[in-house]
This record gives sequence, structure tokens and C-alpha cells, in this order.
Amino acid sequence: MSRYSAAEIEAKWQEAWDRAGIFRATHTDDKPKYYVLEMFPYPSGRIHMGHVRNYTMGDVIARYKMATGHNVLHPMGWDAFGMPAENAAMAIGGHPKTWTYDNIADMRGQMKPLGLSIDWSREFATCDPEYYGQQQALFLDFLEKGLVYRKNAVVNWDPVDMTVLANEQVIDGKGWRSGAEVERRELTQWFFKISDFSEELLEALDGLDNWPAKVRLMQENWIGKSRGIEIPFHRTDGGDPVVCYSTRPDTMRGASFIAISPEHPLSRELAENNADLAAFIAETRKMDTTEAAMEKAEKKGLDTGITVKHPVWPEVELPVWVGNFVLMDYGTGAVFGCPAHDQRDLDFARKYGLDVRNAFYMPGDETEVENDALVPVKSEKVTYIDHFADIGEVTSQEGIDATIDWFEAKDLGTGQVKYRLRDWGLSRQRYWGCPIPVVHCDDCGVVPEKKENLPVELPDDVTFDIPGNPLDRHPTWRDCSCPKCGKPAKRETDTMDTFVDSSWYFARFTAPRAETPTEMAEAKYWMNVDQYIGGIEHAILHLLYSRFFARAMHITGHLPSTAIEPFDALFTQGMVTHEIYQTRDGNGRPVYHLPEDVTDGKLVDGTEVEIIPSAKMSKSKKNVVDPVNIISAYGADTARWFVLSDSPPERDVEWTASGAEAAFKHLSRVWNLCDRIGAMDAGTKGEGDEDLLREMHKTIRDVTLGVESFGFNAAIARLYAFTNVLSKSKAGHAAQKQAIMTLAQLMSPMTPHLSEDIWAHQGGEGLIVNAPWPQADEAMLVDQSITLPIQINGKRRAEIAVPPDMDEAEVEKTALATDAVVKALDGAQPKKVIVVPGRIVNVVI
RNA sequence: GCGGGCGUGAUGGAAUGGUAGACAUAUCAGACUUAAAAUCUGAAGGCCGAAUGGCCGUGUGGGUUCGAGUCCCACCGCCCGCACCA
Repeated sequence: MSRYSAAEIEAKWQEAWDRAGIFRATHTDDKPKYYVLEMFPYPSGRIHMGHVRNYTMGDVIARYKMATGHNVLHPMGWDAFGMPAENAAMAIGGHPKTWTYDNIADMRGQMKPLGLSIDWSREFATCDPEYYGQQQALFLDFLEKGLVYRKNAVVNWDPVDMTVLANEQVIDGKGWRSGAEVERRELTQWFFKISDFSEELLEALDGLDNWPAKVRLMQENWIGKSRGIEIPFHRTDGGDPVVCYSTRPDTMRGASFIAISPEHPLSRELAENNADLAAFIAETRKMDTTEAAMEKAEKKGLDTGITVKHPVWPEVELPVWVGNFVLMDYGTGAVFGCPAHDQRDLDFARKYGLDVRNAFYMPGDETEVENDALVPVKSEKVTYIDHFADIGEVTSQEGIDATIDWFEAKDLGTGQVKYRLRDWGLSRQRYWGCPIPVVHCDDCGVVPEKKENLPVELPDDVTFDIPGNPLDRHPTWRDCSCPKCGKPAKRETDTMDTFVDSSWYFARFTAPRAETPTEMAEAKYWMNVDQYIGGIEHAILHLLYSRFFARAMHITGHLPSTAIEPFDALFTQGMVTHEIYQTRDGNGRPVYHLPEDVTDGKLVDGTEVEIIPSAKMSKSKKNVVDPVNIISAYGADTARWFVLSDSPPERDVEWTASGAEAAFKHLSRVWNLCDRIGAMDAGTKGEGDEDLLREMHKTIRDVTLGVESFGFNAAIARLYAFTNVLSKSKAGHAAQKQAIMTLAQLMSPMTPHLSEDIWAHQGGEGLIVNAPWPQADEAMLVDQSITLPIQINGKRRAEIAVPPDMDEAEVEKTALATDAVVKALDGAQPKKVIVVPGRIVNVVI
């Protein structure tokens, strides 16, 4: 008897697939195409279990689709620009380019043993000049269509990475990568006009039926549509009115002050002749250097001395304050305060002694409140009658809309739809990114580089000994001639946000060597991505940007109109987690230990470790298992099998040594079964052939369903169960052989190497990867006898064995004849008998 | 604060409104072995019982239904996303 040797068979079959060029995708019309894509990795240098899980899921889909007659595209590339390469260059010397390409080579080497069905001929890295040159071409086309523009803006500045961050990249006031508190700076930057697409990006979410509802909802919230109204408040001194934005004009009656942003033009204007105000504005600016501080900062304000008239009751005058809490870049930078119905406004009003006025009265509340009366705040949600608009009850968005209409009808304001989504700032003051292909000319201003001069390549001779952007201080790289007038000019030294790189790579895979960003015929054929798989952490940024890019690429003629939603189906998989093992050093600080150094809760020297519940694998906590070690210990099939088993794919899966061990044991068992069946005499007759084959067909049905619905864990459980049946089966050789070959096929998306080997051992024709997916025989799915539970008043009391086609009346008769029912009825008639064919009988007494 | 999700054995989890706990881990027992590992066989939600069996059981409390882990309402707990957004 031979032993299951993963190392041997995995290398062998990978070579066989390579030789046959099985995974190379070619454009043919004789089969339906299927494009499966996993979010491409950042080349950090090591693959981790998260990668293994992600790519294994994609591989299961890809291989299943191949077996079901699809022309599959399953590519892989590298999201290769970004800070870590520069950080490495700063920390250990060397060049980001060398570091990155070395890492790519390493990771490719670690990935290939997984036996993924990837078309490596399409591989590229975003830092290849062939790729980013096409990205520059896209940029120029976007520029021409007004999809990208330059403006002066207050931006998020990461003082550690020394670069600008998009709003989306600021999390809790900190840089998403560096974790440094983000400052606000005013700079001239490039922006994608994603905000023009707010409504479309929002509306189209409805069509993304095969996206997780959660992701759609997150995008919806991020786009943040709100309907409100802009209302001019006329100044008592005759100056330009102060226009406020509100989504709750129904609270207008409770308005008791106006607050404008320190960055509001009026604030700036007034500050010129008001030293106190100038000081206040300067102070808020200083205070507001970090977003985090802003969130916690006390609400502060300063009275400008200006007053405005209430739009509905002009006799009521409201003071205008400058408030540090008013954002200039949302709405109009000016709001009216309604302290009676807003906690923040109330805090502000109390602090500065401003009025608190009730805006509504409760139904049934007989006492009408005077305009300027101070009333207690009603905290409960109220159904209220609006005082100034004769529009009845205002309880919902419809009521608010009616209020807006009322204001518009009286010419007191203009209804406005606003979005939270801002334009996407893409300029980064970094070296290791795609250069923005424009030139600054003293005479012509900002001039796009000519397409024939693309790619604008990054210079290799740069150093990272001082912080900042090496392109800025490069002696010659900046020098160029103006594409327009030919005079000496300077290149832009900012590079693009790396999210740009990942916003269109899926399209590039359809024609990775094209001389243009895409080739329409290829894009039309392969797009959209039929199944996209990746982490939930990209629910907003990457996926929203990609959706914008697909639209922009359509407008610029790089994608067909059918591809503006690039991902037909999205699946967000959970993480791979592991327990954390820690001890304490002399000062009580935690010291972490690698799982491989811990046995039975103890270190080699016998020290007991503290076990902290499972968390995302992270190097700093040392709760990592290196896929390379797992593959060399057990083989890729074991790793693949285990990351798919146990937990539903969308949930986290905990890596445990015993689980990995169990996966390996199971594969060995299947291998041994194959051996056992191979050793049987071909003519051997046995017992229970039909039972085995029935079970086999049910397994085909269940596993097929499982694979199609991302129920990989359930599919695997079913395969375990069938293996158990097969190993105990006394069936004859022919039936057992059929069973093991089908088992191998059903396992092949998950354990392709083992499956190939079994197939070959059993004399299967060709490669299993080319074999069509087994079909469940309907006739074999029906048992000759089924067991029906009998309930009495909803509690299970007995069961009967009946033929599956027995009619309901007969089933009822049989059920009523069982001892338990006869006894319970005690001669009486049942009130009701419910027969659910094939499932259950319930006798109601 | 707003929005969303989830609560099932010791553990991961399974279950189109129809026998709750499939499958796996850990555990226990047995076989094989001088022994261990490996392998194989079996037990196992809780309580009562020698047993046939009975009662209870999917966070808590109600409801709908012949029948609820699943649907509805309220509450408790945990997780995630968003947020000086007017």
C-alpha cells in the first residue's frame, strides 16, 4: 500500500497542467465566457493564509466553471505601487523597484505550489511602465473629458507619510496606512470628478443583486444623499443674505441663531475689520489641525454682531455666529441653529445664552407657544403639526418634502439634493507611484503630456535618505519641454494614489499587452467580471472607485456601455484567524509566541502561555501560520481543503493545528480508499451497490448546489459524509470505482492534485480538470423507502417507513395506525391531520 | 446618535416554516500494539430512568402557525459600517 505523498503528486500534476496549457484563456465563441477574479495582492513578499483562502475560493469557482463548460478567465497580477516599498528603501536601503520585483518573484514562487488555475500569461504588475503608461493615457483622456481637474483645496495631510490622503483614507482622523493624526493643509491637487456620478453610482447599486446587501448599503451611506433646502436669511444691515442649508426646514420655527463656518467668505470678510474674529478664526484653524481633535473639540463660537431676519417671521431677528463646528465643504457652510431639536445646537445655545424655542407642538397639546418662548426640549420623536406651513402633520421624508415645497412656493428657498461623496483627490507626494503626466510651463500653465511621450517613466536614480518626495529633488527628471510651446518646463512630481492603479486592472486583464489601455473587442468579450472575490475592507474605497472608473472609461471609449458596472457578482470572504499565545516579560509587557513554538499550551521550556481568543493573523501578534510551512508539511490540497471547511466563506475561519491535521487525514483516507478500490478484483460483486450509487447522486446534487451558492463548508461536510459511506461500503468493484471517481471529481475544485491522481489511478480518461462535471441522476435521488416522522400536536412521537410515492390518504392512514397515535387518540377522531409529502405528518388532537 | 448584522452542544458550525445539533474538532470507551503514535469501531445537548421511554432545550419575554432556530413585536448582549453632514 502506498502513502499519500502530497509533495510528489502536486508537483507532478502542476507540471501536467502547465504542459497542456490548460489555464490559458483565449477568446472563443464556442463556449460561454466566465471571468473570475480575486482582488490582486500587494507584493509584500510573503503570501499569508488570507491569500490562500481568497485564491482558493476563486479557484474553486474557476475550476467548477471549467468543468461545467465555460471558457474561464482567471488572471493574477500585483498591486505593486505604494508606501511600503519606499519605507523599505528608507529602512534597509535599496530601491523600491528592486524590492517590489523581488517580492513579486518570491510571492509568485509561494503561490504557484497552491496549484491555482491561473492564466499566468496575463500577469502584470501595476508598477510595470507598460501598465502605468496606459494609466497615464487614461488620465489624459479623462482630463480631456473633464473627468479630472485641478483645484486648490484644504486636504488631509499625513505628516508621517508626508503625503495627501483622500477622505476615504482617513479613519478616525488618522491616516489609513501610517496611523498618524491627519493635519489639514491647503494645496493644489488633482481630483477625479466622482461627485458628478453620485446619483448614478447610488441608483445603480439597486441593480447589483449579486453583491452583498451590506456592501451596497455601505456605499449608499458613503454617497450619502440627502434632500434639503437652501434658504437665504436677509441681513438687517442690507448686506448679502446668508444662505443656510437644511434637511429639516420643518424645524425652522425653532431657529434661534445662524452659525457660519470660520472658512465662510463672510467670516473672512468680517475678520478684516474685526481683530477678535480674526483671532478666533486663526485659533480654530490652529485647533483644527487634526481631524481627531476636531471631533472632540468643544463647540466654540463668536458673535459677529450681524443679525438676519427669520424668513417666515421677518420681525424675528437672529444673531449670526461663527461656529467652529460648521463645515465649509458641506452644504453652504452656514446653518441655522434649532436648539430645541438638536443636541449640538442646544449645547451651543446654552453655552452662549441663546434662545431655545420649540418648533412644534404635540398633537393634543392645547397650549400654543409664543415664538420666543423658552420651552423644554422634547427628546421623544414627535408627530407634530407644523406651525407656519399649512401642510398638516410632518412625520417623515414626505412631510419634509412638503415643507420644502411650501418654502419654494413662497419663494423663500430652493430645494437641493446634496451628497456626502466628495471628489477623489488623487495627487500623492510620493515617488513610488504612477507619475501624473502633466507639465508646468511658465507661459502655458498646466499642460498635458503628449500621448506619444508616454509612459512618463519614473527615474531609477533616486535616494530615500531624506523624507519627502525624491522626484522633487531629482537633478534632471523634472526638466522637460512644454508639449505646447516647446519652451523649457517642469514635470509634475506628484504621483497618483495607488487606488487609481487598482481601479481598472480588471479591465486590463482582458488585453494585458495591448498598446492602448484596453482593446474594445476583448473588453466586450470578457467583461464583466462574473465573480469578484475579496475582503470586506474594500467595500467602499476600491469598489466605489472601480465603479467610477468603469464609467469614466466608458465615456472615454475604453470600455463598452455594458461594462459600467464592472463586477456582476461580488463575494466578500472572511479572514483567517488564529489564537494568540503570550507570556509576560519582567515588566509585565506581553511577549508573543508563534503557534509553532507552542505545544499543548506550553513553550519548549515548559512555560505556560496565556491563550488569547482568535484574532486576525498579524505579524505583530505572531499568531500567524505561514502557508509555505503548511504546504511543505501537508501539501497544498490540505491547506486548500482546510481553509474552505468548517466556516462559511463569508465568515472568519479559525486556523487550528488539529483542523489542518484533520484535513490531511481525510485526504489520506480518500487516497487509501482509492488504493483499496484499485486493489479489488475488477469483477468483484458486492452488496448495496444501489445504495452507494444513490448516495453518490445525492452527493453530486448537494455538492453542486454548495459550490454554486458559496456554501463550500457545507459542500465539504457532504463530501466527508459520502467518504464515510464509501469507506464502509461493501459494494462491488464497479460501483465503488464509480463512487471514488465521482468523489474525486466533486473534490477536484478544492483538491485538484489529489483528484487528478485518483482519476489517473482509476484509469480515468485524460485529465480530471478537463472532465465534465458529474450530473445527478434524478431517478437515483429518490429513495425506495423514506422515513416520515409522526408528530402529535407538533411533537415527534413516532416514525413510519413508506414508499416515496405513497399518496397522502394512504400516508395518513398508515400514520393513524401507529401505536403512538392510536394510544394518544384513545378512540377519538383527530381534529386535523397534516401530511407534508415526503417530510412529515402532524396529527392534531 | 444614525444604519446594518449576529446570538444554536465543550468548540467551528449544519438545518427551502417540517425529526434541531449534519460534518468536523476536542473528549471518552473499545479493537490492534509489549507500549505509544497511526489506523479502525463506537458513545456523546441537559435532566430523570436499568431500559422501552419521558421532560426540557437554538440569548430573554411575548405573538403568528397544525408546526418556529427560521416569520412578527419588545428587550438583553456582541460585532460591523457611518457621523460636528446641519
